[in-house]
Amino acid sequence: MSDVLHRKPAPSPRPACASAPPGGWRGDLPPPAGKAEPLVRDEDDGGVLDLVELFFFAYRDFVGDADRLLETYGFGRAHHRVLHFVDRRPGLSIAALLDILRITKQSLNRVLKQLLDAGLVEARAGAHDRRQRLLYLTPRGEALARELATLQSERFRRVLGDMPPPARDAAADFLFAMIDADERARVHDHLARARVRDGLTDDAP
Amino acid sequence: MSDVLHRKPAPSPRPACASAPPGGWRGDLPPPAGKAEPLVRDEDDGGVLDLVELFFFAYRDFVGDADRLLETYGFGRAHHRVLHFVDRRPGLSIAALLDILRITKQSLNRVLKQLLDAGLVEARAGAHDRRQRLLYLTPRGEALARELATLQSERFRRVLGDMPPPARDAAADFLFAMIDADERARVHDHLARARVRDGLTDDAP
DNA sequence: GAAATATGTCAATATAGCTGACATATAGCG
DNA sequence: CGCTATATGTCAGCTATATTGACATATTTC
Repeated sequence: MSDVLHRKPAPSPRPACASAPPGGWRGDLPPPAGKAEPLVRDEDDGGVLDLVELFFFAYRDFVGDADRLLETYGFGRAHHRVLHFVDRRPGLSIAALLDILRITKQSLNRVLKQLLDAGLVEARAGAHDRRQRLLYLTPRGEALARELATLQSERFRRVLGDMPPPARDAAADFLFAMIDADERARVHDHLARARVRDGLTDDAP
Repeated sequence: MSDVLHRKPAPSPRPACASAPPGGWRGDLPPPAGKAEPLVRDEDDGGVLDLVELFFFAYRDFVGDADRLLETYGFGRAHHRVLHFVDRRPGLSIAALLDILRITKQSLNRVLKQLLDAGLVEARAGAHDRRQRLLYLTPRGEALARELATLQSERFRRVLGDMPPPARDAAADFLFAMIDADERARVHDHLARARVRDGLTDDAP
């Protein structure tokens, strides 16, 4: 079994605990009700539930880095997402962004207006279709987007030990498989469009 | 490189797109400003940024399942988290739960009160320390918690092909490593306490 | 008995999302 | 050309989740 799940708390049986009284998270457990004994309650859900929780904690910390930085700018997660995706795909249309974020245009507009006002994002009318407002980051927007991206990229780099291709692939495959089956094609498409910008095409390596 | 990232859109180059006009997410790209040429803008951030986005999409869909079910009960994510952690560690104290969730007691109380009123959660005074209110799920609470857990467990099972130990371990190790270093001991401790309930101890396999 | 702890509660505020309704500009088509 | 569809913006109001700060109560601990 995995080290994560079975290694005893190691040298320091009691983790250094910042805000709580000695003892990590507080104890509990003594079964109270008139219940028989729910040991081994549900088949083998236990092991998989660990993964469920690890995913929860991992994501919380993953976005936490960026959250802290954004706070200093007076922005939130919603702003981050816009910055991120416009950075990844400059010239993104409003509709495309809404498709990615899966929020309503009203929700997007509040956030987007703040970013436009702050001079981090620019909107230009589309060349072919002048109804469209295509989004681009300003230099200042790019700076912030890159700072945020660096924070999150570094976490991945640390975890996958500077990313030997096999490790990177395994993580990518795992995360990709966690996406809804009927969403994967769209995500794939999105990544392809983003990759083009970085000069990493299938055809031209 | 990973299939996820490099395989061409396969048989159907254009994914079936539900709510958007033909073409998956809309196109964009033609660089507009007087910028020189930002091709290959930042070192090799591209590949890692894919992971960042995959994590975002994966988590979104991961919680989406539960969100939809909760809606039918008139509850939200906050309720889910309480149900989940109380299910995992019956007899959890308020302070312990706050430590896990990292929210304020005021936030918790709104949600918790609704769950108590709905008869999904019960609070009993602690045996040793009667100031504590130890939390337990009622049978109905357990039923909902298990229904939610099943949804999310099944996604993991699907992804890791019914979990051969090595695959499960790899995923667990990856997710665990994504957690803040100074949080890992606490998470480890939490998992240990949760596992005890399932009768899966280090000493007694 | 005093101080610390565990918890609850009132009030105000912020963020991020939602629905519904309506306005405007442009594209595309017959 | 005019009609219709599309892309977007906007007003108004509502919800869920979180925050801070202040204060109340019960119980434990020293």
